[in-house]
Amino acid sequence: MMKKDGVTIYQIAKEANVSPATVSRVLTGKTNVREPAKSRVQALINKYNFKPNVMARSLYLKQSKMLGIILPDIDHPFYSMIVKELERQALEKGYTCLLCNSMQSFSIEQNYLENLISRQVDGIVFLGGRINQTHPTEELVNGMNEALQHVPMVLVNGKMEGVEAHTVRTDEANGVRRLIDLLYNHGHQTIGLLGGEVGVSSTDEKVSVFRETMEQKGLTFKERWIHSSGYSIEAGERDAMHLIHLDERPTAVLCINDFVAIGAMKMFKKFGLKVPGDISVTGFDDTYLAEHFPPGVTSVNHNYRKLAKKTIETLVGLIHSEDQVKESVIPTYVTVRHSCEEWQHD
Amino acid sequence: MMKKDGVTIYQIAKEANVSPATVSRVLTGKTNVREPAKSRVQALINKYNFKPNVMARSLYLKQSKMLGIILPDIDHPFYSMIVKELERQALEKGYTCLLCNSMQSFSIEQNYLENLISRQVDGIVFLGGRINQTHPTEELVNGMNEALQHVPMVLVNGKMEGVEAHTVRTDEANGVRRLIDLLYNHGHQTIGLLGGEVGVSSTDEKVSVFRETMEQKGLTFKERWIHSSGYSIEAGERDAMHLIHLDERPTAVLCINDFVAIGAMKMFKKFGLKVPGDISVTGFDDTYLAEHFPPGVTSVNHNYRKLAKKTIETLVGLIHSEDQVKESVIPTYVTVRHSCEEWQHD
DNA sequence: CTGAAAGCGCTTACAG
DNA sequence: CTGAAAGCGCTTACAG
Repeated sequence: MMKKDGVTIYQIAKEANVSPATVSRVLTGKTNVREPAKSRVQALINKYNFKPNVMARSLYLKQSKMLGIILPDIDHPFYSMIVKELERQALEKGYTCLLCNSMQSFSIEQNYLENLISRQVDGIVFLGGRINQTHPTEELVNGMNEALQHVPMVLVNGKMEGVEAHTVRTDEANGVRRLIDLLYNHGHQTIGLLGGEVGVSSTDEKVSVFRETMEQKGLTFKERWIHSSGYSIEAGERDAMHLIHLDERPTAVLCINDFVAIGAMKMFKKFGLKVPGDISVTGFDDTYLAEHFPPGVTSVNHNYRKLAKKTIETLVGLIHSEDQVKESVIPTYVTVRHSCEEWQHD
Repeated sequence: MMKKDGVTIYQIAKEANVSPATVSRVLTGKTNVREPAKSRVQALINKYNFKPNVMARSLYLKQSKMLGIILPDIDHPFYSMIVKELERQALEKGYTCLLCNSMQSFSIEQNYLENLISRQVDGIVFLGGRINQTHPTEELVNGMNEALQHVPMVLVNGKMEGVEAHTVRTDEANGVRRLIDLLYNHGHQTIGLLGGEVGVSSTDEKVSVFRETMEQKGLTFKERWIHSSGYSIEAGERDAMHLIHLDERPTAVLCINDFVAIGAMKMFKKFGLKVPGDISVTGFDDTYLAEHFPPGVTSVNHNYRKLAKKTIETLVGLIHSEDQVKESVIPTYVTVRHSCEEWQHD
């Protein structure tokens, strides 16, 4: 079913009165081929619209020029933005990407991991899923280590205890600190943290940095002001609702991502709380939603292009057996919008 | 660089004291292998965590079990939603997907098309880009026809004059009619159409259905109420701005997609026009944004899962050389939200 | 049931 | 510069 026609280098060779090797040479362009023959071959290639079978080539060359990308959900703007940049960078270096949505399932994730290896991808970019488990199961760790025996891999914004993989991550901790700074400078003394999932490292890290920083600044916060029921807009609504029902509320909330921020803002509005008048809100990831959702959400940008560039560079370096730094950190920055403002003390 | 270890069927065979053919047989499971040998081989496979080289297998079998997906921009929720469903359906049938973002460039699109063929994908799903050009260049048409000689292809929500490809499309025309019905029943007599791009079939079709339907219903509309400057949120802002500056405005606008609707609503709001109080707005595609962007946007849903299912079924059917209907139409439906309401005549 | 052989479509040392 | 040969890692008729 691959090629209905099934033209090969051999047909071309025969018709051009040369050897298959010669056809191959004009195809790769690495060795010179003398003129009468060269044009004859080229003409036949055009005539048949011949496309060399890259699998056969890959088999011999032991490189497929394919990269696998494993992620939880392409629907999430955070991932679609990264994927686009990864693909762009990969293409520039001659690689084609296999996209694998694990749909939040560890078993699909594992299947994809093995599938990619069987398909001989030259390297894998791994995002989300198991590499963000604060306490991954042994099975998950083993699956990863087995994969690493077969293929170079770069983990993006994640890591695993007991797995010696290269990682590229954005400085989310600093993002959190900057956000708190910003709110602090706006006069906020009480801040909450909404969204995410306990046991997921990207949440756990943000929470612990949040605690530290609040303490350092001598700001008060209550455990009840930290509430994490997920990453979706609906989660933001739920977590905001929780806050609304407390006797004492913070004057500002950090949200784990832009979706949660949006959900929270919707719920605040529903209960008559103005954002930013009554409560300031920040997001995270700086997706296009942060820009466009009224009143515009202050958010932390991951420097997507830099992140993708470093990721692909590291992976391709590993593919070429070059030494690469074990962990690269990409700076983040805060994009300020209208969802937070000065807090007027009573 | 493919496998650092490079364990093959031959090593396993030697160590298990059987022929490579026998190893292959336990791998594929199609032929029975007698017991002492079978377990020995299986044990070795586990020991080495051996993964058969699918490229080699594909080379012999002449099927790669890979599908290519070509689309303009995965960042757009419309595409990411479709891709997710396509991938799900493909996976169910044992296919892995190669994702190709053309980034709105015809030349990248063409490169990908050829790349996918070289990589021996068993089939291609084509979305957006050239198949939505109302008047594609000859070059674009030829590129498509040449590709079709090599590989089965299904076009989603598009087609090309002079290209005999199978298509699956959603009933966008009916979506437009339903939207107009809805507004009409709400008492709107004057309706505009915002967003899109002249020369792109998905726009051109909507515009012409819009004209027809308005005429049929005896509704007035002015050419100046149709304004198309793109598909982005910014385009929605621009097109709304255009409307705002006219002396006479319609009481409702259809927007080409949810992004445009969002941009338009932002701009209306900025100029003190309430949605839906002063002007009703509808979107298209029913992405999650339509649900969550206040006040909630009435939009047309493409039945994404059905669309993806039919697409993959058709493509896989073609791969198996089965006859398939040339054009499948998936019904659309309107999801009603708060962005349109009764029009109060003065 | 199982092994030896051929073949999938390429590319590259190896000799000329 | 160019051809014959070997090999990439599999799978499946073909004989036993």
